[in-house]
Amino acid sequence: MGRDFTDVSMAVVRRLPKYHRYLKDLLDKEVYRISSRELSRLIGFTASQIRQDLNCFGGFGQQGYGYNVEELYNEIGKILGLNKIYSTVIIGAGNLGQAIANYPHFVKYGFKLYGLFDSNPKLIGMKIRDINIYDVDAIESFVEKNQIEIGIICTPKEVAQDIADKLTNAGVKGIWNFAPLDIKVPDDVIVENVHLSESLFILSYLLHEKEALEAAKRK
Amino acid sequence: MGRDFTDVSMAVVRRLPKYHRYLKDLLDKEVYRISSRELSRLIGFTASQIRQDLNCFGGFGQQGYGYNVEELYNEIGKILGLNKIYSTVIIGAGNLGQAIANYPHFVKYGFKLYGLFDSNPKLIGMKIRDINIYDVDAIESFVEKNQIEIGIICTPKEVAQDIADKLTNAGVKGIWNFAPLDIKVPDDVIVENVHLSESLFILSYLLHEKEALEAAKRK
DNA sequence: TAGATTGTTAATCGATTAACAATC
DNA sequence: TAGATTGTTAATCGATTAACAATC
Repeated sequence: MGRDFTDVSMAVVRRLPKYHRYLKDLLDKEVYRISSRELSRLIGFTASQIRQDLNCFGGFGQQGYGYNVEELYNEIGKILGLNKIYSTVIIGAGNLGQAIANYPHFVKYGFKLYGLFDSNPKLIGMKIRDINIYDVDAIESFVEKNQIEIGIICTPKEVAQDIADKLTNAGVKGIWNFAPLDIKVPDDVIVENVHLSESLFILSYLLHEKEALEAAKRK
Repeated sequence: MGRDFTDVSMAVVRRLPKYHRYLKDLLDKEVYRISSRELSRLIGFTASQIRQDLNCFGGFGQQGYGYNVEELYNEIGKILGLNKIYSTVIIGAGNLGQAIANYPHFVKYGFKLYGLFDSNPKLIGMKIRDINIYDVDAIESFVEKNQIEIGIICTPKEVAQDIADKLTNAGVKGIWNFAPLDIKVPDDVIVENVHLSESLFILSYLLHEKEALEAAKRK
């Protein structure tokens, strides 16, 4: 059980969550059947790409009919590993750490938060959604004892690599990193980055470019 | 002035912030000169790709020498529009909105925050870094009066499209969207999304896939 | 000058799109 | 059965990598 999709390209994988989201929206609207053509109109990928993408994981559709929305939603959820529960900790209990702890999607899709960690004495001992904020020095023993699988780094840049080292030493399998740097980890640990500033800079680039274009046109 | 880079592919553009970040690190370490080969080793792109990317915007290097780190850093900053000041507002003054308001990179690279907006009476009237939290009903007039260019959406999914409509009606040129949906805006407005759950789901996928692979190997 | 390294063209690789036979 | 739409192969497009002449 659990097929091996190692041959699927990351380009395809990065589109999966979007399919999952749109299928959920359709279900909420009580749409139970959809063709690649209709889905294409909603989601903005070509119908051809949608069929190619889905076929990487199996034949979920039916000729002449299309796709069963509920089935496809559930299958993609399984492929994404959302049927499992992952044990997590958040390091850095400031605004960002708290935002994630309270993020509805985070709670809803099987990510169980066991604790938050911070170095600020004012935060240590507090609770977020009934979950304790512990002293950051306790990370390693806590992760080992509770068999934490995912560490979420919401600390400043300066301490992020040190935290990553502690997390991987203690046995986490994956890191969700919000600090603006590329952390180094052993080969068997998976890192997924959210680089907020990169996203912001791209917005800045596009705005700046558009202005330049309009200025050029005005002449 | 301000050259036209419309022919540059988004694949290249999305790498620019990473160059910018690594060049900053080099400058901080007082490295003033670097070849594409050395940069390749640090950043993980091929040397060939680095030279191709940079040449989309001009010949910043010098044969036999490499690139001047400071010059290249400044040039990429300009290309990204970081030499300008953008006027911004944040809608949704919860943890996420506050996290962004306090994000060092945000403040440092020319994004000036004029106000936060929320519907929660407990938050309205408070201040974050000396910046007021206003009633969300005041958005449109505030954006018009202060000529706000960027709106940052940190609200729940349910109200995000409505907020986006108000922002674009009032004249913002770009939206940085953190709500987990694809908002619809007029053609001339630029949207950059940060879909946290998509990032998290990809981490989940990769962990799940790795487990399946290891389980298969054990047999 | 000799060595190093860019800028740039050409070759390769991978991802997207088009087309259509299979089939519900 | 006829119509619709998938699954899948083949064609196209774009992005990455390799190679090397230009030149500092």
